[in-house]
Formats: sequence, C-alpha cells, structure tokens
Amino acid sequence: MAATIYDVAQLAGVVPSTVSRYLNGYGVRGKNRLKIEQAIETLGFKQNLIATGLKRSRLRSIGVLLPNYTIFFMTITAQLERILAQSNYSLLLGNFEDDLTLLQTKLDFVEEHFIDGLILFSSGVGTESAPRLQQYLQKKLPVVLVEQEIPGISTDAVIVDNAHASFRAVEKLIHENHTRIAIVNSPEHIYVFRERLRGYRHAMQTYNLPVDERWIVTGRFVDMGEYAQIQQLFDLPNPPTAIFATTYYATLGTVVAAHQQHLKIPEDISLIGFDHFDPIDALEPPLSLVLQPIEAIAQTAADLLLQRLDGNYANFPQTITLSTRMAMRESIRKL
Amino acid sequence: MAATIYDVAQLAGVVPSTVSRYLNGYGVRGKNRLKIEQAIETLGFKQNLIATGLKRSRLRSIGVLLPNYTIFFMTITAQLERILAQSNYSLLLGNFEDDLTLLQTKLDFVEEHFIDGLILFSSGVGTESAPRLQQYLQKKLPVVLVEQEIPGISTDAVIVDNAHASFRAVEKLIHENHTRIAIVNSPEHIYVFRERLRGYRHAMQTYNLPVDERWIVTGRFVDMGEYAQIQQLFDLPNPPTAIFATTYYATLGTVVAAHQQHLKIPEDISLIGFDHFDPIDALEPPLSLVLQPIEAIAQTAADLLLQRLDGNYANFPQTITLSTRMAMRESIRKL
DNA sequence: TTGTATGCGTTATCAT
DNA sequence: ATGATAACGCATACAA
Repeated sequence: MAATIYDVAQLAGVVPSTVSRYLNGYGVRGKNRLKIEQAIETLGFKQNLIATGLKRSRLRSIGVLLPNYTIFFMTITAQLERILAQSNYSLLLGNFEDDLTLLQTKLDFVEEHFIDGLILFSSGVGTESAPRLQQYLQKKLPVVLVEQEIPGISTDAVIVDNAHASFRAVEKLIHENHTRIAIVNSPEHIYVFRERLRGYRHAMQTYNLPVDERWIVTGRFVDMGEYAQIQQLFDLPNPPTAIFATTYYATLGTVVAAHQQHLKIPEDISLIGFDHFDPIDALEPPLSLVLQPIEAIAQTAADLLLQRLDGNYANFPQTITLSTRMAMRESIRKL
Repeated sequence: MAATIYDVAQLAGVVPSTVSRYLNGYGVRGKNRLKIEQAIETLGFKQNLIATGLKRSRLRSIGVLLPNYTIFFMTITAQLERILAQSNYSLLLGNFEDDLTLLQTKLDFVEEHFIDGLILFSSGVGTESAPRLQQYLQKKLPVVLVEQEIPGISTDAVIVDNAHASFRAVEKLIHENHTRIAIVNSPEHIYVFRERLRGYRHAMQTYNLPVDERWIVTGRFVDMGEYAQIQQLFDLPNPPTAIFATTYYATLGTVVAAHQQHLKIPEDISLIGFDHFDPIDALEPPLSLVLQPIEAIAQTAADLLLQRLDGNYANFPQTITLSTRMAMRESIRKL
C-alpha cells in the first residue's frame, strides 16, 4: 500500500489536514514543515491523484484531440507532452479520424475523464461543434484551438498565417517568371485550405495573372487513386509550368503524379510544397517548401492553456497568429 | 452538476447501493431494474470515473509507452485506441523518446496515474528496465510487450518474426541472382535489428555467399548526415548489387543515398525495404518491401491485455509471433 | 497556524 | 434482493 497523508501526518506528528495544507502551498509553521518534508521523504509519499481528483473533479490532465495521428500533429503532440508534463499534466489523446461525429464522441469521452483543459486541433471542425465546445467554456474548462478558429465560439486559438504563406509561395514562383501556376489544395470546407487558396488567388491577382479554374485541384491525396486529378493538369492544352502544393500529402502526391507522367522536377514542372518531415528528404530533387513553425505552435498553445488554467483570463479570447518561413531548395526552375 | 447515483436512487425510489449493484451487474429485482434504467435515462446519469477509481485504485486506462511518435507506432496506437475504447478503456500515451532513463520516468508516471495495464513498445528496452516491470507484475498490473521480449521478465509479448522476414527478403534477392548483397540496418543492441541481421547472415550462409563485413551498414538514418555511410557502399571496389534496408528510415535513406550518387533503382542498384507508409508511394520506382502486420499486432496486443484484465491468466506468459509478408514491386532487377 | 468534522461519488460489508 | 453504513484519500469550512 502506498503511503497516505495519514501516514505522513502520523510520522510527522501533525494532523492530516496540516499535511494537506502543506501540499497545497498554504502556510505551515517552519518546524512542522520540516517534519512533514522529512516524513514525505522517508515514506516516499506521493499524492493520490484520484483522491484529489474526487475533490476537484479534475484529474490534472489535458485532452488533446487530433483529426488523425499523422506526423504533423504527432510532432506537435510530442512537444505538448514534454511541456505540459513539466507542470504535471498528463495528456489524454483522442483521434477523431477526420470524422466530426467521432469528434463529438471524443469530446464527451475526454470530458467524462475530468480533463482540466482541452487542446483541439480543429482542422475541418466547424460550427456543428460549437455548441458542445460552448458547454466546455461554460464549465470553465479552458479550450485552445489549434489550426483554425471556429465561428460562433470565442476562445483562444493558435493559427498560422496561411493566406500570407500562400501568397509568398506563389509570389516566389512568379518572381521566377512563372505565370501559369496551379494549386494542389485540400477541401475548402476546411478553413486552413480556404485560406491557402485565398492567398494563391490574391497573389495571382496582385500580379495580374489570370487563373484558369482547371488549375485548382482539390483532394486529400492520401490514396494512390487521387493522383489522377493532378495528372490532368499536365494534360491541359497549355499546362501550368509550376505547382503550389498546400499540404504535405499534396506535395508528395504531386511528386508521384509527375513521376508517373515522366515529368522531371524542376526541368518540366516547378514545385513548391508545404511542410517538411523526414521522408521528404528522400525525394529528388530537394524540394522548396513552406515550413510551419511546429515548435512555436506547441509552445504557444501550451502557454496559452497553462495561463488559463492558472485562472489568468487576461485578453480572453486571444488568437495568436504565427508565421511560416520558406526553405528554398531545388524544385523551382527560373523561366 | 452531473447526476449521481443518489439522484438516480431517489428518482427510482430505491437506495443508492441498489443502483450501484445494478451498475455492477448484480441481481436487481425486475421492477427496480426498470425504474433505475428509466431514472438513468432521464437524468443522463454517467458513472463518475474518479469515484469508482478511488475505490478500485484504477482509472480504467491503459498506459501505452512508445519509443517515439513515428508513423509505425502511431498507426498501431490508433488501432489500439479504437479497440480498447470499445471496452471503455482510455489510453495514457507516453513517448520515451528512445531514452531508457526517460522510460523509467514514464513508467512511474503512468503507474501514478492508476492505469489498469501497460502496453510497452519495447524496442531497445533491455534488462535495465526489468526490475521496474517486475514491480508492475507483482502488483497484478498486466504488461504486454510489443516488438521484443525483455530478458529477465516473463510476461506476454507480441513480436514479429524478424529473422525469418529478413531471410526471405535476402533470399528473394538471391533468387534474382544477386550475390553481393548489403544490409542497411539499425543498431544491434536493439533486439529487432539483431534478429534482422541474423536473418540476413543466415540467408547468405545458406546459399554459400560470402559476406563482406563492409556491406553491413548501421545507423538510424533520421538525419541527413548519416546517408554518407550508405554511400560508401557504392564506392567499394566491388560494390554490392543489391541492398536490404531493414527499417522504414533505412529504406528512405538508401533511396536518398542512391539519388545523391546518381544511381538508378533498380538499374544500378536493387533494393528491398521495410515497412510501407504513404510517403513511400511518392518514390520512384515503386519499392519492393517487407510488410509488418500492423493491424494484427494491435489486435493481438489488445486481445492479450484484455484477457489478462479479465483475470484470465491461461498460458501466461505467452509470446505470440506474427509473420510478415512481402510486396514485390519494381525496385529489384534480375541479374 | 492548527485541529475537527464533513463531504466528494462510489463500492463493499454487514444486516435485514 | 435490499437497506444502512463505513471506507477509499484528500481538501476545506469552521472553530479554536
């Protein structure tokens, strides 16, 4: 049996509530404090998470809900785990498999597990989840959104300046004298991708370049079959000379599609992609990419949540927008 | 405030302990049962996880400790989450970052969180962790190992027949008339890789092919710099004509290394790799691969654990060995 | 500052 | 089969 505060109290010659107060940072007379500390030491006492949880209705854990366990989200999650563990929080992970119905289930699930707060990677999450999240906020359960804000729910969010990132990526292609530029994007019902498309259009417009709507390809590109859509770009009468791929998978998919058509990057087609993970390095040539600030996303989301957990609701709700950067390598050809 | 069994009891006109008994599957008179069920329904009652946890000293959760959050482990974890959620278990994930000291910390951490059982992906875990795991077992906390057994600790394990998988992969190359075959492996202090190397040697020996020790390359290949080791293979006086890469990262690394030396696969060098994840499809040509039974690993580990949680200790400890299969595509040239 | 008493929601023991 | 009551380990309102 593990030691309880009763054991500690007895050994220290005080009453249990004094031990409890010591543990919770209330004033305890110096002499008693020392005795308690020593008793804790010799007994190897650890506070019982469940018992405190029963009082507080919180298990000192953070729900982290992800659309999937892909490398982008898991890399951020690994950082969150490291940061939040320092404040003694555990992570209750949930994968809603890009399924908004499953998200509702998971929202119930983590709440029933008495989390202290929630970090929701809200890609693809829309107003349908707002009422449920509103319930969280009413219960003073802090919620931090990552990736996108949700209309109708006012809480903290950490997002990336997607439109601007897109603008700059496309602009880069334009500066290399490309004028027929395609975009391989993901479904626009997801805010992030709507923004990325917006940035693309904005850049084209800024430089007075017409956009052929057939240059706008949409898909998830996690299955082989979808590459066909990308390949159709190459079959156009006057095909684009450059492609902007707005996700990691779109980037990979574009490379596959080019391979299959025996097109060389960048000789036959220029490419700027999105996100860098290890496997990208196995591609030839090294790709030019838009890079999201993964560490900063994790740190910012964690800081924001910890602040709210501390009861500090200054500037609530707060949306923090982070910037991307570009890594220029060898997949863009100057025309 | 959420409803408690007191509320249910009052509404149903019975005492709380009757409700408790109903919830725990003990006999309750039909009339009362109906009233209780109705009360639960109208109140939206949910059992308080913490309160039952306080009695049981278990939070109905499974600790899942991973060496890292790479795609291989996360794909399995996603399945585990799905399977174990059906039995109402939550997952307490921990990433020990390939660090055995951090593993000790995480073992403490999950135990302090009153997990019901542990699934440990034990790649690289050795006898140093055995005493700590032994404590788990003594406390009747079931532990299922995945990937490798640990000397000195007898508990259930789910492993893959690595040596045999290697043997077959190398044999495949031999059947295509390759005789100078290199292996790009990971450190041999990890059981899995020791086994894969063993299978390689066994195959070469079986077919009376000498092994040049310079053909055995070892590394993790998660950083760019390491590819140099692989490239040295190509600079040997009489270089290998085929490479067997024993991990996902070794496979990607080998492709990068070949690219950088301007060697074509399979024209200049044949390759058989390990594990399939989406990004692999972006490589040209499609690779021949050894595939691990990811779903089966998850299902088997979950089943084993659930059985032990049920108190069924038949055939304990049990090591279940699963087989790999091969996907032959276009990265091997017949000599 | 410290002690006493009570409650958090549930399960288990003992009666009935 | 059901009712009453104690116990799980801790936090807190109140009194001293």
